[in-house]
Amino acid sequence: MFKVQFMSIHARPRPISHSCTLEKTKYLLKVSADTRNLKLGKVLHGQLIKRSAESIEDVVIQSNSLINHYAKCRQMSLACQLFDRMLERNLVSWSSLMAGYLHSGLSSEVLRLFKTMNLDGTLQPNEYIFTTVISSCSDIRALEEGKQCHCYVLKSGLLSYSYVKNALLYMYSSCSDVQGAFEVFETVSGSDILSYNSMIHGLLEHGYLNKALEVLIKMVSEPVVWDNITYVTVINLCKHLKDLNLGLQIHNRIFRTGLKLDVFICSAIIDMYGKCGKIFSARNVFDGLCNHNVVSWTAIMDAYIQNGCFEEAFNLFIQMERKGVLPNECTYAVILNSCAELSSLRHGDVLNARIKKSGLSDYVIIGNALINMYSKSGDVESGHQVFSDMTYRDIITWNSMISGYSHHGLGREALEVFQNMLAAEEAPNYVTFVGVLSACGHLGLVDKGFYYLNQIMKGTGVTPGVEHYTCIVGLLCRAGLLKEAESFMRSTPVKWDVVAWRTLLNACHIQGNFGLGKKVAETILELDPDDVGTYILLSNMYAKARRWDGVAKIRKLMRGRNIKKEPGVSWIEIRNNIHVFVSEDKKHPHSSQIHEKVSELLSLIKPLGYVPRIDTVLHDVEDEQKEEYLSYHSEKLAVAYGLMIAPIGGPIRVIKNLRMCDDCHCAIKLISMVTNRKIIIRDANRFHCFKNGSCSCGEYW
DNA sequence: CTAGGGTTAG
Repeated sequence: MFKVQFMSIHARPRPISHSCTLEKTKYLLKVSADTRNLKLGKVLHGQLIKRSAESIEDVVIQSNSLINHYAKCRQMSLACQLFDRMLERNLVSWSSLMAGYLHSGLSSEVLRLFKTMNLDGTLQPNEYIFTTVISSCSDIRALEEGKQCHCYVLKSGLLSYSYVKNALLYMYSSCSDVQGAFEVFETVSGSDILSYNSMIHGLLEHGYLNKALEVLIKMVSEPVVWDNITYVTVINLCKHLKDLNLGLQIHNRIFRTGLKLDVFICSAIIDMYGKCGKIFSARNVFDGLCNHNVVSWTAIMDAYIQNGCFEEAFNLFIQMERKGVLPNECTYAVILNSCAELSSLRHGDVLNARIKKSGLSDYVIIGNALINMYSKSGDVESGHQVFSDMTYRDIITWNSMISGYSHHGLGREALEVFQNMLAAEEAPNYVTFVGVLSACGHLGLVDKGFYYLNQIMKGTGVTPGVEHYTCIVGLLCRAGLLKEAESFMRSTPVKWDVVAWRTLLNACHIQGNFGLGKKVAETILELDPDDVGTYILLSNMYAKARRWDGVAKIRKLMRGRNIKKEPGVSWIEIRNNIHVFVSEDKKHPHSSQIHEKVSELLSLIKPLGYVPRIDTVLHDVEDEQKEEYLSYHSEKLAVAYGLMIAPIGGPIRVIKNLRMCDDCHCAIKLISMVTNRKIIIRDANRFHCFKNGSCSCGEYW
């Protein structure tokens, strides 16, 4: 009440009555510091100058109060001036100034001050000084200096202060020294809730999920009271573990303890439910929160996107803007992801323009999201443009560019980016090598692939996993070395999955190795007796070998297990609309014209050598009808529609949910030639860029 | 008169 009265009466600088004692001034300076009220502090400062202090000690305390005030108000030059003019300083003078620098983002200045103070030698650092200095080390990731502080702390016996212990723990964890953090955590007695929060958060951040879970279990057995931050951290752990059960238990615990949900906790819960596939639970939490901020909006959008509801995410984006909440860099990254999933180049371009206008382009996550969006929308060149323009890059940037090029079959470009990455001294990781090895596959560079696997990967300390070995299988297959691929699989001690075996099976199909294919298919069906892809490939293989009895057998098997081929769906974005085509469906308003267009295109390419692959049609119908079924494949419909109404001359971009079939691949190659158009198709596996009668995949996919 | 931990992206 006193504060309010004072501020309303003395809003502008003027002498304060003598009844305002020194004690009161000191108290008010603390208030002005804590409320960041620069003006009030300046008034008090003026007051103090006019008054002579009783003792040297009083002068020091007054100056400290002022330094603290200016430091809290981020007026570091004023704070520093006062500090420099002091004839005598105590530990509070130093620590107030240091804390100011730390919070103003000038941590290196804190370390410099600490050195100066130690050189002087008259003052021994106390727990306050260490807490601030160690926090500064965390801030600028100065592990070496942090370790030195640790030694110093051990000598001075100040580790018993929880502030110091937790600062050290946090320092090790932010400097990625999880071992060091764990040592502090376990060897120093007395863990409070902050120790647990920092420890779990640190382990989580560096991917030690099981270790984090262990600490959580230990924390549950201790009589510590959880706070809001504990809940945020633990919910995050559930998200990373994808452990919905644990998440539900934590959510329950919040209800039981009657904790007030803040926007931090809600955002974390929304995110956790979203990543665990519980979109309705996520929505409930979102709706129950009254003070939404940009983070909670972004979390709910992402939850929808994670669950394939892209349109709802776009709607939420519009709603958020209507409420006057400005999107930030994460919001754009999330929405760009949605564009990437849909291959919505047009929406992505519009967003990019808005990002440029709002000045968010320099965020690494924005650049990364744009590279991803452009690559997945079939415009890897624009992705590379973004990449080139980026001032700061991280591991995700490099990986996105490498795998972007790789998916487009541009192996040479992918490897070039990888070389530049090494030259830029960015350490490659697990994901990097998946892109690199698949690039070798596209180029058919068998020796180079093995060189990367055996030499470069070992050199960088990345342990190869099944994804890398699968790339090697693909590489051998592509080079026609099926036997070698098979023996590689049988001799490499790794848990091969269906994806790996299907790579080999697909090669058997493409290269007509019926015997091996049958064997491989058996292996896959032992792993997963319902693998649709295998049945389809197997049936296609029988058809290719003209073994109609085999085709019939497979169909019977599929019927018996009630396995249905997922319908092929393709879509194309024209202007602002997305047009969806499902194989054999005639629901599109222009259905008959589109079918006419397909027939027209097919009759144009037949003289050029197109022969309908009726042998691959699974239906029990006459040949003529089989040909008709082929012409109703969703990608043919989408391409035809694109040629009918998309802007003349530009590329046609189509997205398909499954892999392209042989027949469509063959037909669209020739269509690209007769229409003189670039046709880019993103299928479940990769991109096919058709131009002048050939495809970027080099006839192998 | 001085000190610590959290949410949305890949």
